Amino acid sequence: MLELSAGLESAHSLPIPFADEPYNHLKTFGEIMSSQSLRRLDAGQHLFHQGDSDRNIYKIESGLVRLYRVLSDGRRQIISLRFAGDILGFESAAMRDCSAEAVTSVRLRSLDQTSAYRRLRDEPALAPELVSLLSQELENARGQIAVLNRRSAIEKLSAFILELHRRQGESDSVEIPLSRSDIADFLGLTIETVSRNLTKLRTRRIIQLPQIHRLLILDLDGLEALAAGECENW
Amino acid sequence: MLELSAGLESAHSLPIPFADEPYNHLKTFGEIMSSQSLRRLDAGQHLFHQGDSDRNIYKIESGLVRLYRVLSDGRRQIISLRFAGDILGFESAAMRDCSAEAVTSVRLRSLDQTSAYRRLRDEPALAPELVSLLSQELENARGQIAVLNRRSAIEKLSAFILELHRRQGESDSVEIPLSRSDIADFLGLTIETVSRNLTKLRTRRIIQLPQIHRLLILDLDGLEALAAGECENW
DNA sequence: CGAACCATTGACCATGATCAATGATTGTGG
DNA sequence: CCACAATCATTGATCATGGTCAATGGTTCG
Repeated sequence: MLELSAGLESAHSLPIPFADEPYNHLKTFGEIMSSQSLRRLDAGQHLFHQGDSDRNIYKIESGLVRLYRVLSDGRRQIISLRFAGDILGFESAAMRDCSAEAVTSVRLRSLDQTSAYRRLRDEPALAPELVSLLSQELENARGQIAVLNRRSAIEKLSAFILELHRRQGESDSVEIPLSRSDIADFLGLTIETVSRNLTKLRTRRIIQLPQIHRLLILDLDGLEALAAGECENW
Repeated sequence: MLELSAGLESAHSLPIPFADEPYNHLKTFGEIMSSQSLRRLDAGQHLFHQGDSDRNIYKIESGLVRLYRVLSDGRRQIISLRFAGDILGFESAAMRDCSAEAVTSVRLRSLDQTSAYRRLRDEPALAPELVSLLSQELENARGQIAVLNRRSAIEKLSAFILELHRRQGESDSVEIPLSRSDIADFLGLTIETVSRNLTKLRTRRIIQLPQIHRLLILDLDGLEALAAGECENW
């Protein structure tokens, strides 16, 4: 089994049964993941690095994780942001194709793929959920491709804010747990362009920026129009 | 798919979760697909459309398929190109998140997902291959994200040519089964920029263009240097 | 042969990158 | 607790890349 931090949470986690035992009490992967012991990472710590042979599946209980690649010229491309509730790392490959790093402090659970496959063998009905998890990541990546290409900075940024808004329960007050540099590397822009366009949104009364990592949406419709590229005269 | 995949080729190998079990007698997913009946599509015909509830898995025996989305402003983004030998459409979702269209005439086989899952229930050992197939599409999409962002037109185009080169068995003569418009929509450029940069490659003696859909690589090293962004003075 | 479509080339322009300076925020040691 | 350094964010000036508009050339197919 894994060497996970033996916090008080692990006292509540289920013992790992023998492979031949039935798992009737655990019907979904989500439940199986939730029964694993909790681990804690500080901001900046890595779950795994690009090229690692790490074979774990992770479920984020709280916090934010970025998946990124470093290009040959040294620039960083953030491939995906993973929020609380997301599962990541299910892809089967000899090596990790990107690095995973905690953006904020993160609580997560992990399960090694071998155990996952063993459970799948015993409970084939889990397969559709497994496929669904990977499909969601694929859909996520494809959406990112569509956003990155041929969209203006203001469209990218508006769409990004709306995504944060959505993932934080539609509250008008949106927390931005990322630095400007993270946003830039995610959207394929520079920090200057991110900053300039945030200012633009601010002066047009679309948003307010009470704190650097906190944002207030003043005009949701306007923001959505911008994200959809419906505003020409900007 | 394009750029970083070179160092991650081995990442596509199948995991072997139960090393103690005899694996050899088990059918692979590829074999199951190959036993399905052959279908033929002309260029321009669709396998499925974005929004369809189609639930088939496809294996391309010959030809080229493009997966694309149409953005809200009407522009097309090609998400992925699928070549002979590739399997596609495994993602589980209520609706297709993109359209799949034959670029050339295509021979393919299909299998509905329900049958696939039934197959998987009988042979749970197929699961790793299934996961691997989806993982490859995910890796592909992530590579595309890395290429699209913050790379110059000449880098994108060089990487694209090298990818075609690689997928066609490293021959110096590369067939380009796509129109300039397809290349543009795939790389996130305009047809004019594609054309101009092809001309640039031609005048610098990196390639020749004997026919519109045929290309000859004269200087492979130079092309690779360009794809890696190692040339400043262009 | 002409029509339709695709590709190439040119002129011009807009968006966002780069370079540079200043402000704001955070962290550290005296 | 303050002072200083370091990091991060904002703003400005300039420039280059690639998009847009437009004209021409080439290919294919009836």
